[in-house]
Amino acid sequence: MLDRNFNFAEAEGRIYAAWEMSGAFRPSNAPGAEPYTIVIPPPNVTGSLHMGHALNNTLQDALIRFERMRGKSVLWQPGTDHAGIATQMVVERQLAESGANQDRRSMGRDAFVERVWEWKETSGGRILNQLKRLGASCDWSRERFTMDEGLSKAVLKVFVQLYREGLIYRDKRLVNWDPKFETAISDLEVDNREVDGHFWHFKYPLEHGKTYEFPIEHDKDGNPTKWETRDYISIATTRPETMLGDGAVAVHPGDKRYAPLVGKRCLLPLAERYIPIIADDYPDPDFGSGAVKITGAHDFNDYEIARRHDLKLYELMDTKGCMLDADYIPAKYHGLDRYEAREAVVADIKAQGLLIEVEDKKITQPFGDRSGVVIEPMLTDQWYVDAKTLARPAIKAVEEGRTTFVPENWTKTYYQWMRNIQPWCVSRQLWWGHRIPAWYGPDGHCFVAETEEEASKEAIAKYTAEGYSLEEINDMRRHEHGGAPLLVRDEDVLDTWFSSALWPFSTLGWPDGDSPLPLGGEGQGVRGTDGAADGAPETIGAALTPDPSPAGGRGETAPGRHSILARHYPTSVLVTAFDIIFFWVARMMMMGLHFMKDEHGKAQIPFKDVYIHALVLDEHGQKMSKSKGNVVDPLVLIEKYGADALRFTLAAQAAQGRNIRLSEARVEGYRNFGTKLWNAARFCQMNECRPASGFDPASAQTTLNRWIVHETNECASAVTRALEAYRFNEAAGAIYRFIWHVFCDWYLELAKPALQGEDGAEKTETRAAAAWSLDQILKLLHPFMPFITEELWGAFDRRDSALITAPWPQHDAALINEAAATEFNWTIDLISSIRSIRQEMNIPPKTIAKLMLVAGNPTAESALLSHKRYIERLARVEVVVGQAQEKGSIQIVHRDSTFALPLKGIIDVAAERLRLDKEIAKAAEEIVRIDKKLANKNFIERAPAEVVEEQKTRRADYQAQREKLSAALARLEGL
RNA sequence: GGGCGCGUAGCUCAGCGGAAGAGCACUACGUUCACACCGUAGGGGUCGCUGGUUCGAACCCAGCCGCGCCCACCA
Repeated sequence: MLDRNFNFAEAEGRIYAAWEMSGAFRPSNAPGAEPYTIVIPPPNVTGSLHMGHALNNTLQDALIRFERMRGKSVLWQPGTDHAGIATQMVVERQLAESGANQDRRSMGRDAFVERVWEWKETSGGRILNQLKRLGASCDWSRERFTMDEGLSKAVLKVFVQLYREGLIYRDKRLVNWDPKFETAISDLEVDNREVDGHFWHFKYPLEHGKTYEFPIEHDKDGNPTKWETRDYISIATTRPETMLGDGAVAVHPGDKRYAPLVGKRCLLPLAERYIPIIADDYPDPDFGSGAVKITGAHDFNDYEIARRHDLKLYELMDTKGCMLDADYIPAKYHGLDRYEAREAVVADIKAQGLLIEVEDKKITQPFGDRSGVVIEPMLTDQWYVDAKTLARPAIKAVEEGRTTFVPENWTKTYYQWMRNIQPWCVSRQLWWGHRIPAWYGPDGHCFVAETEEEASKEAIAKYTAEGYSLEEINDMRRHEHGGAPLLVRDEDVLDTWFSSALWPFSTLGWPDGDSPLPLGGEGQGVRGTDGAADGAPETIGAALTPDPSPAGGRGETAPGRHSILARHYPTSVLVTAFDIIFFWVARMMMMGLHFMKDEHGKAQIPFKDVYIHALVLDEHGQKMSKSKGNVVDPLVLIEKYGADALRFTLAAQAAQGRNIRLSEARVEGYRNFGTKLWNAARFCQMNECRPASGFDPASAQTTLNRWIVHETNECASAVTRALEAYRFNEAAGAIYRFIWHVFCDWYLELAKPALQGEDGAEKTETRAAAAWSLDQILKLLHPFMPFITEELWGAFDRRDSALITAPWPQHDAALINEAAATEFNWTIDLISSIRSIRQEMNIPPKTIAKLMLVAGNPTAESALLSHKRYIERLARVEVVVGQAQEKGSIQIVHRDSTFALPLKGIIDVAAERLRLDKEIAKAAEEIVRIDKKLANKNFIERAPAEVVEEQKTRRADYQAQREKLSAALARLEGL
């Protein structure tokens, strides 16, 4: 016998372990089973579960469980991301806190990286255990890490190939530099925020004391009316310290005010350099003074202008954002931090009388998304991916509908970004990550190869070809590098997202192939040991050569047909939040299409669908953040209400295109829902409703059972359709309503007479039908509430399989039974009407009233009689046939019949009269409304016939109702 | 400056061309043998505003008014 409540705290761990042990999380590879694949968005190894993860993984798990039950061979590929900056930060902070007086630099690169690995092994990946708490049914036997051996190999291969194809290159240009982490970052990692700032207006004196007339007043047509004589040009800046690196002052070529100055020079104060005044389209004559100082080495716009005009670039800062000891910078600023330099510059300009004014101004400033410090554009050598070229097929694949975004409007966002994509800076000046496979020779020549040996070979070949002898090459090693190797490896590592971009195929075994599939379908989770019988490495898709190797070459069939990679790539759907479309989705599209080919050599998309879900906000619609203190910890909710309740809450609110506001009250409500189901099951158990093998739902005998079979089948259909369309909220809503308001509120109540009555065919069938329906319920709810459903599934009977792998209830046409549905709805509505009127008329619940048919037809009478038990029990009445109408009756008009509850002395006749009047008025009102419609010629002519017909029927119904109500009123008056 | 989305019952939100819905909250009643984490019944909305399209608009279109978010180089 079940307890009164589900003890989720006890059950969740036990059930999860049983699932995992059973091998249910691994692909079944059953014969003929279609593969279904999701790769998890890999959480950072440093991560811990937040609400966004909880939602993301709840939805993935719902899909995975749904498809697994539908018999597909399901793979949910898990793993974690090494998260370059984040992880390096964590370990550096640990070092600082350890008090060992050690930092990354004093340790040295190898020791530090070793230390990070240690951290990863002991403390990393905690989030994966938290995902298990949520019930995520990933195939943990396949867990991967972006820096494990296989994935690192994929990274090397991709980098080298792209380099050889000219799609990765090294370039010196302006990048976003993070002075805190002392690394370059990509455009996407820059957060542009509006902050309070200042706008400083400076005078740059003209060379040789030259003067010009500058208009200071204008008439209404914009013609100057007053001039002043100036010996300077006015510029404005939000970053005064950068003036030390100015290479020019630019004005618009059409700006008449400055025309006499173009080609002349002005003095750059403090630096005491003369710089040209040039004409360029960039300055907006209407903004500020119309003249712009050009700091080519520290501003993206200025850089473009400097290049156009071949201006000298003055680099001002070191990697920490401190002023360099350069000879073009006055010595007094050397070594100052950029903000100290700013103050000094402003003070000095002011001292020279060159400060015109300081304006308060909102300015947009770039911040590093992880460091939070202001980003400095810096001129450095970095590695870039030619994203523009790679984006082309990625755009096309979406245009052709090979990959679909759900909801569809995200395609627009995707296009917008992809069509304006910039070169992707992939090098990072960090230590934790995939080190770039590039080596430099003594002459600075760059050799890119997967291994140092290969690079070395290339180097020797190159230098040999240039006429160096082997001895001389060895000399290069000995002398020019003091005995160091000939080649020096690039110090940089790759952007974390570089390896993430390969995730959908690198995790599945690319480039080496993967453990082959187990043969046959017996025994879930039995991993095959063989398959690539010849032991040749399997090369799926494109290798270095873009062409597919022609069949009949080395292998007879396309290589690797039976590998996980061949079966599970392209993946079925990617489930993620929109904030990661650019970082990740777009890049997976680019890399997947470039590297993965099918057996015909056609580029393969990484996933068929991209489901973009909402953000989880707090109950007031605020983004959750530590600083706001409004973070809701999913684990706390799981502890308190169980994983099922949290999952259901998230799924039920996951409507497309809207954010989720999470409130604890709602989680509590769905916990209650679980308890409701639990008690319904408990009731079934008490009444010995066990799954009966002999029960065929299609041939149930009693109307009640035929009705619940029909309704269950309809619910299965609704849940299935909703899940297929990623309408999680609809699926959750459908099963919720069915369980609570159909199965519990009506079916179980209606089944009580049979279940609690005498033994016999009806009781036997009802037990079986209830058990059958409950089984369907458990299955349909399983994707959302896996724990409680599995527990109940196991509580009933010996089962062939655990619920997690039980077959999904397919909609079955043989179970449709409209007649039973119609008949029962009649009864349910009658019961509802009686209840409603009883309450309205204040009939005490204990009163058992008589119920008789006053006016009706034989059908109504027979229905009344055949459903007598149900009506009597639920409406608390006694059905009486053939008794004369009594005085002081309440009358109920239901469909085409009128019933009466003779309650002389209990009811207030005046109140009853009032009630009937009100109902008559309501019917009359509806009739008027419909008449208006029907009187409209245009409606009759233009509306579809069935709509017109429907309105006529409605009118007739109201008409009949009104007549019956009037008759009832007359009877009331007459008696 | 572009782009996306949202304004429907007190709250959180479904619905998106043919009778205004759910959950929570609220009110009344209820010790009926599954469940008070419950049951029964009920109150509550000119679907942001203004126009337009349509026989018909919460739903489609346009314009406003509020509120979010994303992207963008005005020094």
